[in-house]
Amino acid sequence: MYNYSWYCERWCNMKIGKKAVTRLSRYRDALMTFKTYGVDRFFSWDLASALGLTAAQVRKDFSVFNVEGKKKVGYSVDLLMVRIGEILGNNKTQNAVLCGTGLLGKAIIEEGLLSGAHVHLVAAFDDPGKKNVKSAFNLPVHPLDNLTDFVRNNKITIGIIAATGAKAQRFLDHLVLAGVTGVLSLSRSELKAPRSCVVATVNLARELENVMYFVNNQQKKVPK
Amino acid sequence: MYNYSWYCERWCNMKIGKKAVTRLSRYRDALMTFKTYGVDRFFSWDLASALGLTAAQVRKDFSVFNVEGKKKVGYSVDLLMVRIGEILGNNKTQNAVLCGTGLLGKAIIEEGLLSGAHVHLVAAFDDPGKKNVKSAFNLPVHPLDNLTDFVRNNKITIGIIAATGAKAQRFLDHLVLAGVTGVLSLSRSELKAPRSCVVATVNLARELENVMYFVNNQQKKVPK
DNA sequence: TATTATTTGTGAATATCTTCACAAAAATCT
DNA sequence: AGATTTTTGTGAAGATATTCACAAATAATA
Repeated sequence: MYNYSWYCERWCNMKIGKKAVTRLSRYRDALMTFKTYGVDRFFSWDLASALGLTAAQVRKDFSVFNVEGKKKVGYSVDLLMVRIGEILGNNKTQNAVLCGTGLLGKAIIEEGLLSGAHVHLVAAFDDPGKKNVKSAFNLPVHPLDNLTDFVRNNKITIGIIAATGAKAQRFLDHLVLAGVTGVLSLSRSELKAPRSCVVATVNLARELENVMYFVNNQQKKVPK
Repeated sequence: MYNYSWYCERWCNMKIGKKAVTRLSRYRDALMTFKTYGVDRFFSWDLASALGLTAAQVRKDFSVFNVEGKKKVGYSVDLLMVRIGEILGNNKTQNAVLCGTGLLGKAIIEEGLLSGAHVHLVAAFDDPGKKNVKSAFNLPVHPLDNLTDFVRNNKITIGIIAATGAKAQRFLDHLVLAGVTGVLSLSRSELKAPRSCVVATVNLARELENVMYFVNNQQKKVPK
C-alpha cells in the first residue's frame, strides 16, 4: 500500500511510526465527541478507553508528537485538536476530484462518506456518454479526457476512485499522468502506480474476509 | 478495531501475526490474476513484485503457513490457492445480511464490492417505511425489527452495515443482539460492540486523511 | 557425472510497535 | 507546610514484523 519503512524528522528527530499517524485522526474524532459532551479536559485514560487503547499508548503518542499535558489536570481538548490539525497538515484543505459517477460515486457524495476529511471535492469525472449523471450530483461531471487540464488548472492534488477493475486502473493512470499525488481507491483490485503517487486501496471484500478469519479463529485470541 | 495481540496455534505452534493473515487474501487475488494469464507456477519474487512486497516476506509467510515450494521450480498456483482457502477457512461460505438500503447499500450490491469474499448475502434490512427499495435490490428487504428472528432462523453469522452515525450504531446493536459475530461497517464513527463480536470499521474519510498526510510528508520517506 | 546457476527455507539481525514501570510534577488534603 | 494522591512523560523491556544472508536442494548445462 504505502512504501515500507519511513520516518519523519520534523519533530525533534524522533521517529514517527505509520501507526501513530493513523491513530491521530481517531484521536481527533474522539475529541470531537468529547466536545459535544462539553468536556474540555481529559486524562490519557479517558481517550484511550474511548478508542479501546491503553493509556500508555496515548501518552506515548503524545510524547512522540510533542503534545503536552499537565500532571493531575490532563490535556486540553481544544489545544489538542489544533495540534493534531497541525501535524496532519489539514488545516489547509486540499482540492480533490472524484473519478467514477456510478452508484458508488453517488453514495460517497450523498452519504457524506468523506466528510470530516479536509478535502474540497471540486468535480467528478467519468467516461463520456453517461446518461443522467449530472442530475444526481451537486458536482459538475466532466469527461475523463478533460482530467489532465482540469487537474493542472485547478491545483488538484487528490483523487478518489469509485470504480472497480480495469476502469479503476484507467482512472488511476489518468490521475497519475495529470500529476495527482495521492489517491484513495475503492477498487477491488490492486492498482499499479509509480512511487511518486501514494495510493490507498480500500477493498471491502478483503476487509470482510479478514473479519471472517478473525471470527472463525476467535477462540485462539489471547486476551491482551 | 480487533483486540490486540493474539496468536494462533493451529499450525505447528507457530505464531501467526495479524498482518500475515491479511496478506493471504492479497496473495490469493494475485494468484487469480496469474491464473487468468495461464501461469501455473511462480517464484516467490513474482508474487512479491505483483504486490509490492519482498521475496523474503513472501517466503517467510509461506514458511509460517507451511506452504511448500520446490527449489528452482517455485510454487504451484493451484495448490497455493487451495491452501490459502483452507487457512482463511472460507472454502465454506458464510451467510450474511446487509443493514442499510440507501445509496451505499445499493452500491455495495450492484457494484459487486463484496464479490470475492466467501459470503452469501441473504437479505437486507432497514427501518420500515423506506419507499421503493425493493425494486433496486435483488435482495429481499425486511424491516429491522425482524432481524433477530431472521438471523436465528437462517444461520447468519456476518453483518454488513451500510449507514453512518447513530443509525449505524443502532444497526450494530440489533446485529449483536441477534447473535451475529462478525461485522463490517462503513460508518464514519467508531461503533461500540462487546468483545464477542468482531467489528471492522472502514472509514473512508480517515483513509483519505492518511493518504493526505503521507502525500504531504512524502519527502520524509526513506526509501526502504 | 560433475559443475553451475538458481531458488527455497529459515535462523539471526534489524526495525517497528506496544506495554511496563517508575521518577517527577502538581493538585488536594490534613 | 508537609503528606498524600494522582497523573504525566519516558527510558527500558517486551512483542511483533520485516529483512538479511546463507546453507541446502535441485534443475539445467557441459
